[in-house]
Formats: sequence, structure tokens, C-alpha cells
Amino acid sequence: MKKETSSNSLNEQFLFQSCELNSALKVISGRWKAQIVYSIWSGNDRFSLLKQELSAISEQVLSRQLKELETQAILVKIPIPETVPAGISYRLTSKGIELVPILQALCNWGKQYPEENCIPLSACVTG
Amino acid sequence: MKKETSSNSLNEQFLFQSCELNSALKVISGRWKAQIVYSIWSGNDRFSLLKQELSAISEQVLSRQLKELETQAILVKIPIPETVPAGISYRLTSKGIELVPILQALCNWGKQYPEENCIPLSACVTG
DNA sequence: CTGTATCCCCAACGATACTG
DNA sequence: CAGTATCGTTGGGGATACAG
Repeated sequence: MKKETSSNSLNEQFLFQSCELNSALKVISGRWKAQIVYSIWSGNDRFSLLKQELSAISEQVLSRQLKELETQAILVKIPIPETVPAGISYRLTSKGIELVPILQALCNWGKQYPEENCIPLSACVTG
Repeated sequence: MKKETSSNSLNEQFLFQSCELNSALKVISGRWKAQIVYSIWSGNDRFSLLKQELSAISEQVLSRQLKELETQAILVKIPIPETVPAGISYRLTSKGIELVPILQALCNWGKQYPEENCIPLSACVTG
């Protein structure tokens, strides 16, 4: 539950209203969102595939992030008919797809300035 | 022999990219960092100017963010000699400057999917 | 298989007062 | 002008158990 009157919350609203940059940033900030977008884009369109790829993520968090990304119109859930139990396929919207090149640009930027603690994703989780 | 098109190979590629993505994302995540980089780039090279532009930020937080960005080699502090009291000019490094086009891309992406009440900051005006 | 419900932790955010 | 010290608040991330 959020306190809408806290200065923290007010600041958040101010920033969101101030600049498109912030609304964009809000989409890809957080520990997992950008990776989820990237992962879906690269073919992991199922909950279990995402969980496998982002091996350190908990189901709770993955579910939460997916819901947020859906709300932000980055992805859509597509029920897979006649599967038991029910299956859901995740697909990026055009808005989500257009985000990918920017993430790639960020990747390339990161590659130009490598950090020492740069290790594969599964171990990339900081406690 | 590797199949470059196998999902395995794609995954491998993805994992490597994700890693770089994370280090990059770490730099611009946070509520203020991207905005600060942008603001310095657009000419607000003094503490007081930044504080003025990001009117809702507290000195404590601004100072903290600037220090982090300095540690991440995004900017450098340049003392202004023979000023009383002492003045500090902030300047982006090449690493920081190369980040700007990506932030602009994010900005433009945000503009394509406008939200209500989204007012650009002066620093966020892209040519 | 794809989620929710609960509860907890802590790092980031913030207000205020103070300093060279 | 450009910070630091101190301390309170917040909410995202997480562990675990449970559910349709």
C-alpha cells in the first residue's frame, strides 16, 4: 500500500510528469524488467522459460514484473488454447519491440566500459 | 561445431549481453541519475544549478548521486580556482557523454507513447 | 503451468540541521 | 557554495506456502 501523500511519492509523480525520459526510465528500471523484455524478445515466451533463464528470480517477483510490463503495454498475455493446464504465451507489443534497440545500445555502451564483476546472468544477482 | 542459430547459442549470446545490460542499467537506474547526467550535459554544471533544475531533490540526495556518478566515471568534479567560497564545476566524461544519445533515444521512445500530464524538462528537449 | 497471499528485509530516498 | 551528519520513511525485492 502506497502513501500517496508522502514526499517520496510526490517526488515520484513530479518526475514522471516532468519528462518522458522518466516515464521511459521507469519502464526499464528495476532489477529485472529490461532483462525480461530482452528475454521475451529472444524467444522465451513462456513463464517457465523466463523463470529458467532468470534463474535467480522468484515466481512472485517474475509474476509481479510481468503484470507491470503488461500494464505499461510493453507486453501482452496470450492464452494458449486447449492446453492442460492452461498455458500463457507472452509477446512484446510494438512499444516493447521498439524498446529493444535501446536496450542493445545500452548493452554496447556497457561493453565499452567493462566492469570487473561482469558475470553471466544467473550469477548476476546481487543479494 | 556450434550452430549459431540454435537457441542455445542465442541464449549464450543473450546471457553475455544481459550482463553488460545490467552494468549499464545500474548506472542510469535510480530516480535522479539520468536526469542529472542530462542536466549537466545541457549546461547545468554547478551544484546550485542542478539543485534548481531538479527542484524537488534534496541536497543530501543530490550530493550522494553526484558522488556515485563520479565513482562510476560518468562525471568529474573540477574545482574552480580563486572563487570564494570554493566552486565546483561538474563535467561529463566521454563515458558520460556517450550515454546521452541513449537517454535521448529513451526520451523519444517515451514521446511516442505519451502519458497524460507529461511535461518535458528543459534539459529533455531533443533537437 | 501460471500464478497469489503473506510476511519480512534493507537499500534507496528524504527532511533537517550543521560546516569549511 | 557545496557539501556532511543523523535519523526517519518507503517500497521494491524476496522466501515460502498455497491455489486455479
